[in-house]
Amino acid sequence: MHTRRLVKRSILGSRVYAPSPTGDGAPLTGVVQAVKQQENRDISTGPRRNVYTVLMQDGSLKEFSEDEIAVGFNQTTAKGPLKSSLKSSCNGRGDAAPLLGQTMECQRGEADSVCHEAAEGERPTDGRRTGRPPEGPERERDHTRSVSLLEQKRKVVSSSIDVPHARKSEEEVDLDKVTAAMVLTSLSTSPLVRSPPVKVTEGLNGSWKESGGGVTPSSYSSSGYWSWGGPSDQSNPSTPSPPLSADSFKPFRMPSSNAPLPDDAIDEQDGSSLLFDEPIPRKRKNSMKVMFKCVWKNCGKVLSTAAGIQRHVRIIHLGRNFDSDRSDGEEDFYYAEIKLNTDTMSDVSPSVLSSAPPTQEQHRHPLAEGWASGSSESHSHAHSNTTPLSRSAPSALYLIHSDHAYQATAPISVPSTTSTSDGACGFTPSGSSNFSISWQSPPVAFTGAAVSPTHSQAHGSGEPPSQAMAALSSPPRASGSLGRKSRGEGKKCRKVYGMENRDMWCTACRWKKACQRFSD
DNA sequence: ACTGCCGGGGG
DNA sequence: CCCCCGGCAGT
Repeated sequence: MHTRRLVKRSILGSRVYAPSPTGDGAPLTGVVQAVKQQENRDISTGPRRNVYTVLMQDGSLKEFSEDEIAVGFNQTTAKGPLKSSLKSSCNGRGDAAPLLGQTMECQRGEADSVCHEAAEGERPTDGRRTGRPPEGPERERDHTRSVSLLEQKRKVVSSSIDVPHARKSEEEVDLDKVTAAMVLTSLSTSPLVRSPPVKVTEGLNGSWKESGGGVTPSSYSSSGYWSWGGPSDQSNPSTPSPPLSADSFKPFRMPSSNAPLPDDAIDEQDGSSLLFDEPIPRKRKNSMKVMFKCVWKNCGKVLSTAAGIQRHVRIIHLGRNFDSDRSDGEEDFYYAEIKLNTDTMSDVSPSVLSSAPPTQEQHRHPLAEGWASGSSESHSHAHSNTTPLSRSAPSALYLIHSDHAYQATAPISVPSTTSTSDGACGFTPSGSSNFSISWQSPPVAFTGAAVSPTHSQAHGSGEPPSQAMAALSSPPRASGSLGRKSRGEGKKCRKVYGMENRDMWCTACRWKKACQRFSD
């Protein structure tokens, strides 16, 4: 739902060029602080005129009409984010048009005049605006409020907007594309338009957010957005089995979405952030590397393109004809999109979301090496730290982002070694969410897809990932445990020495207290 | 059923 | 404090 993001981001905060007051021809740059709209109640008489309050370089505030200023663009950064965002929205299917159309629809009200430049002309009429009842009147007053107020207001409005599904004409779409691109570009360079301050100590975490995640303020938990979390997903009677077509399950993925676009598939993470004021500081798109990982059991293939992974799945796992271009969408079930934060990759403990055993390829993959270069911090972390706390800790560095809501995953750290005297490969899984990854020399904290192909194997099911994943993607378990520590996974004195050598136990163990010797 | 360990009790 | 154990909860 990029639409929502766009709604949130407006011209406010954008850098603009304004004519020099001294008339020497050198344009000044400034940042848009507010937009006023000249009253023009009769829609049919023409477009509205906007007046922008611009904070100039020298700190002064000036007002300019839309004719006087030009939106500034940052050529170097513009393409990256835009491109990636478009890519993820259309999921490689090249069906971006409708989305862009909507995009325009939504942002037009916020920043329409700025778009004129790109659109080369005035909009025919604003008749289409009628789809957004509450906004019009509201916007007509008090435009001089602070930016943050405007932002907040906008958020309220945007979350209730009923985004129309109607498609536009080809022409319009083209215009919209251009305009949307420009707006996105300008937005990407505007520092002031960050999400308003939120008190939450967000963690980012991938899982919940990221996938859905992330841990977002709980006040929204009743919105139904989280309803996907349960494996049951009662809201959707027709829970699809993997072979279902991709399109048919999308609505299921976003139960609360009022505009289930066919293409919103991938970025539900963003969707959540837009819908719910997700506090996580948004990372620049260009700092995120998107990879696609095959989640078929015993296959951890990672490819850099959706098309590639789709082909991989289709050919290798689904046994489809090699040259059959047709995709029935089934592949979608067997791969997940992974976002690697290349910014922090090097200095934070590495995380891996999907726990499939690595393939040769993964070993060789530069990114995989990045994960492997764990810090000592991740090392200590690796010691079966699976307390609820650690689950929600912001340790996820790389967000997995599945195409399917039910694949959304909670981060889980997986121990790769233990402190026992066992050999380097000595860790043996003692819990269902743990498994040995001894194949990799440096310890790695796994976060995300809790279900490994090996794991699903244990269930004796030939069916790859989906259902197991669904089971693990439930919201954080209720803290009804009254602070009870989650059960340690490591070896304890009892296990190590046995009942017969009880005198060798640490005192805590003898007293039935939390083990100190093998504490996790 | 097994196991980790919290809470609580006895000395 | 040391020591023990009932009982809960995760596996």
